[in-house]
Amino acid sequence: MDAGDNINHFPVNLYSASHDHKPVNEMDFFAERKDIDVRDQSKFDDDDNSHHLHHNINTGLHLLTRNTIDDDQSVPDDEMSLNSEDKQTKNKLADVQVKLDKMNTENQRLKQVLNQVTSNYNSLQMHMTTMMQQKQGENSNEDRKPSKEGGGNQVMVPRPLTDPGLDAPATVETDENSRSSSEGRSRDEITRSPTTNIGGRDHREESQEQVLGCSNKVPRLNDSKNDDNIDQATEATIRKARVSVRVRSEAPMITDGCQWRKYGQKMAKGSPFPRAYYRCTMAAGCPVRKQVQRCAEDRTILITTYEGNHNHPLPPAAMAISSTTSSAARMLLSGSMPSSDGIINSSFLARTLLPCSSGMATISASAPFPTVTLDLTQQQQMFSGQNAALLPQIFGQGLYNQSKFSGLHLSQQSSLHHQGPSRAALADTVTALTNNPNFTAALAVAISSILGDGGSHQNGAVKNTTYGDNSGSVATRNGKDDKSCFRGN
DNA sequence: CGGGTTTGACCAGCGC
DNA sequence: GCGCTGGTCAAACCCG
Repeated sequence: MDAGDNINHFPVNLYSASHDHKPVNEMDFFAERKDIDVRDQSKFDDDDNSHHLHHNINTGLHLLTRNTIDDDQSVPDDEMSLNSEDKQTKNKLADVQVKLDKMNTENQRLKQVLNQVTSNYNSLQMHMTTMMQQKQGENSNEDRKPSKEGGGNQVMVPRPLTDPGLDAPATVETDENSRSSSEGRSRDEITRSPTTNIGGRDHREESQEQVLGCSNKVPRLNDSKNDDNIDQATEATIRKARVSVRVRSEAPMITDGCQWRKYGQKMAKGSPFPRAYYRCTMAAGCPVRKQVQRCAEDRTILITTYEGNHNHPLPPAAMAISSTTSSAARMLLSGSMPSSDGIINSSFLARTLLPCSSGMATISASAPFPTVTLDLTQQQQMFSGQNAALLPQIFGQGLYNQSKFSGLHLSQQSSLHHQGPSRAALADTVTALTNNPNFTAALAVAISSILGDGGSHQNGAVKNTTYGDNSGSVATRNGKDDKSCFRGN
């Protein structure tokens, strides 16, 4: 399933701007505006959104006016009442006219919002395309350079988190002698017999990785099978791309709907807190892994990094996560490349696509793997400052709702907080945005992460992990390898 | 007893 | 070549 498919079925919840914070879903919200037919989502799926909206508004007003007149016909027709009713009818018509004017005005504003978003998105795409072309140009130049070892012409991509498939051609070589890389492959290939399935890795996984083109080497661009190789490289990059989510949580791990098994823990450089390694156990051989680590600067921030694509059906809550890596990778591939400092702050992207998310996403191409980082700590603060009790509702209520509506959760609180567009404009903007699978994927992670925040009270599949941040639990370095120096209390 | 966790050890990549 | 670091393995251990 394509990432966009998952995300596009992400349920929608909008919140009323009323002060009672009564939650209303998008359907209800638009139902209030009876003139707008929101049940036909296709009307919001294309670039003619504003046109359809305009049409619906006018149609609704027409019906409203007609109904008003129909109602009037049931009134007794004596002279006095007629005059009175005429006045009432005139008043109603005047009201309708006012409403019409308001709606037309709002419609115009919606159009402007839509146009702005579309324009920004297009410009962003052009920008990314241009940069990607530059990047490809640089890569093709580098690819022609002989390898540092003097071996074959290998094009290296960042070392994958998981090993390449056993049978997959890990290296595309032009020289028979250039085998240093292949020979240097991990002992996993030697020790990982078909019967060795501890940790959920078996030949099925290897086969899957092979099918997915998960070699850690990217074929040369000037290869005769260039297109296929590019596709493989793309797939490999997609598979290796990571999505990192920063959330403020005291819970040892966020609950994301998947089942995880811890397979390792070690100290990471520069952080007093250990990094825990998990792999998905919802299906045998599922290649998805995640790393959980506390932020060195702020121990209340939990950093969860996902990598890989699930090979099995997922519960709704996990759907967003599952599709995020590939979507994130596609987002990266569609425009990311190392900048001068190696980091592209995609606040521009975020601002372009959703004003409320400004500064939330960061795309890093300098990391070993392309990584999309979503910093939700500020969003959490924002919500907690306004109405913390709403948070789980905002992000959680619709997650299991198999509404046919696609889109993303968006809190009216946030729009108010940011003095953003009205809820109508937001709703339209959201609808437009949700048609962008890349963005929705990134946001889906954010949403799912927040949903899972406070996992201590949710049904996390992984039991509480003892973290080094517990007082007195920090073990000392011992042995020749100091990587796993944390013991349970 | 089965499944998950812990943790010392091993390996690969990378920089110097 | 060596040391550092990240990622993973797998035996021992824990727990329901």
